[in-house]
Amino acid sequence: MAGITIKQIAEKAKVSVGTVDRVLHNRGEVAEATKKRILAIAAEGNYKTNVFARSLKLNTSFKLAVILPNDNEYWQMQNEGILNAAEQYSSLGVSVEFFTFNRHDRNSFISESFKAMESSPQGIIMAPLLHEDALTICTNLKEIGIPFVLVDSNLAGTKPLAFIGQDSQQSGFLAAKLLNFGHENGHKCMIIRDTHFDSLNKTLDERVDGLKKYYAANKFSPDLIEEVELKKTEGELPAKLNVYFDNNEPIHLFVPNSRAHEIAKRIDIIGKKKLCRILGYDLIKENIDCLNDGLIDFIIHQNPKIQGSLAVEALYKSLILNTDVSQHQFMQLDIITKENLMYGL
Amino acid sequence: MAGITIKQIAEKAKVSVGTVDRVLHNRGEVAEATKKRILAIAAEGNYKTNVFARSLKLNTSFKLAVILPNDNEYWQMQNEGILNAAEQYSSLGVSVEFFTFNRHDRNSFISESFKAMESSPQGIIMAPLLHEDALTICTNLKEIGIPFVLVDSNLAGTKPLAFIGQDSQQSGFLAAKLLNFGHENGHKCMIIRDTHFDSLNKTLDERVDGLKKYYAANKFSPDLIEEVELKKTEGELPAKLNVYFDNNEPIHLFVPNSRAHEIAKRIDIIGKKKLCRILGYDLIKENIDCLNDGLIDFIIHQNPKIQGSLAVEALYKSLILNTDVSQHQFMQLDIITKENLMYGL
DNA sequence: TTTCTTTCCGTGTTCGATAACGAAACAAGT
DNA sequence: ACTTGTTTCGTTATCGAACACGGAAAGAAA
Repeated sequence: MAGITIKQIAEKAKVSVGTVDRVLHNRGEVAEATKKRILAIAAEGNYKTNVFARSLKLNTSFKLAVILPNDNEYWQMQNEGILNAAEQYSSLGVSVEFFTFNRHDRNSFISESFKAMESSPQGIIMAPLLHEDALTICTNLKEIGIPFVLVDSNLAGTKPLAFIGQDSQQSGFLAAKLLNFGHENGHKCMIIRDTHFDSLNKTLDERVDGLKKYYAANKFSPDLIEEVELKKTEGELPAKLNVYFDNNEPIHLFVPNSRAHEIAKRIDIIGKKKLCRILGYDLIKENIDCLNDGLIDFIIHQNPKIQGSLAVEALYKSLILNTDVSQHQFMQLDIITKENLMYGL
Repeated sequence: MAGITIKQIAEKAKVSVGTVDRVLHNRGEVAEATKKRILAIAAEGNYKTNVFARSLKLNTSFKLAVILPNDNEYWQMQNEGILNAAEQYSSLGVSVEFFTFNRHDRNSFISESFKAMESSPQGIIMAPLLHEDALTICTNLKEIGIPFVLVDSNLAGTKPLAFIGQDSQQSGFLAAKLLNFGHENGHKCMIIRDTHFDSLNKTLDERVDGLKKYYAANKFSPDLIEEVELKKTEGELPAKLNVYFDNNEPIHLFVPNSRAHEIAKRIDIIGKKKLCRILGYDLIKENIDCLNDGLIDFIIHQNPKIQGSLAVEALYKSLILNTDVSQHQFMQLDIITKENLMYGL
């Protein structure tokens, strides 16, 4: 049942374990005839290398470098998810080092990436938010042979060990469905953006695209969709929005980043929540509070713990267990409401 | 960084590894003074037992017995999820054996359980659908010291290593929310049951309870809720339902088991889908098709792969890594619509 | 003092894989 | 015959933990 060991192979083939080992590792210095004999016996006995013995001997310690931003709770959760997963594997020799970059500063990303590479880790987990720079880093990684996993958004043209993230466009499509549930001919929808803060974030564009695609697919009038800029001024709402509220016209709000709570709270203050459905992203604390208070209707979420697990697991599988990993791992589009909130983490 | 080893502890404490080992395993025969000294050094050096060495020496092979039904696609997915997870750990010596029982036959459950126990596995995964019988089995398992994980539904009074499943009542609560989304004063809702087939299934009752609780919590009239029995006759709809349809009255349908597709298809045939929202459970193939065709609006789901992983992982952690596992692991209440269907598995 | 228990602790082997090191056998060149 | 090189293979120590076994030391009983 369990598979033959090297020593048993050696006995059967009447050679020493050294010879068997040389054959199994293609280290040469073995006569062709005995090599064949050994391989045959190994195959017949269903030889599998004993991970425990191997790892013990090699005294493996796997250092993973994590290159992520950490400038809001969303990314903090991602970081924690990875740390969490890594700790699970700590007894198997896995450790992580975080290289946190500022996503509004290319130099920061580049320098952190190089720091990560110089620490010569066995694997890298990276969020390629700055596409062009990430691209050069990734080709670099390919050359020096460090496997890397991309999280959150993918990078066409690179061949990561795995990509783990959401289908952003589909998430926007889903958002449109939820906002328009029960409205056969579509409903007025306002997209709230923050182009300054999110200037480089391709993911948000994809989400918005998805929403628009839903309207198109259902033959809703494109005029139903408007985009407005979130005012930075504390508590103030976009002017266009106030026009609707002043006329008591119902309207739905789509906030493609994690800051739906800001809008929701402002609307609550002026008592206009009844007029709108609000959908946002990411189950951060402020959004959770708003869900609980009924100020936000839906949050689309991806479980950062699972994402972290998958990322670490992908590297673990590849590095320690030496097995294949699937290259595209799309995270579930979690729909979170007040009612399933408590089990969403 | 990596923890101290036994040998290093021995050197520091000026004793032999044997003594250190006796201390760490509480095997006695060590003077109190040296014991304290050793423990102090171990703690200071952050000693962690090397899983590789430990497992190598103990030459552990972990056989897990799985006691589940397999009479529909839902359970099939559960079985697959567990098999899948077990295969992940196969290189660590984990193997599984399935003991499939017929959930309408107590003797089948009992005999399979005994077969499982007689195979003397290191751990057991069980769905305690037949509560009373499962209870006696579990107390039995406690006595002979085989750790067990319960999936799907819990069993009060037993102390499983872990329970992994959904909060059924909360899922009904969530269902009510989704069905009534946009209806401020609540909406007519029909609960479709199949008391013959589901006679023993406590989970379904809890789901229905949850739905009713939502109506109560929102001060909706309890008269809005009705229960009907699903006609076994092919294609026929419950009479009460037809009354509503004949009058073109809108009504929502709550199907607490995995057979929402049956109802949905019958309603589609008579062309009355526009009159109702339909919510069901479990992402089995027929339900997936109905979601895709717009015949079902929502499916509440739990990821069977994740559930399988968690179950196997709980045993793995406890048996191999020797770490603690959390006793209640509630699965997420996944809301599945046509739009996030593709990433729900 | 001798003998016998306890109490305490060290030694040595084992698990399976890995790889450095060196031994044996043989051919070829001087 | 003697050196040198090449190919092929065996020996052995090592990783860290687990545990059986035996032995030393200290005290108790004779």
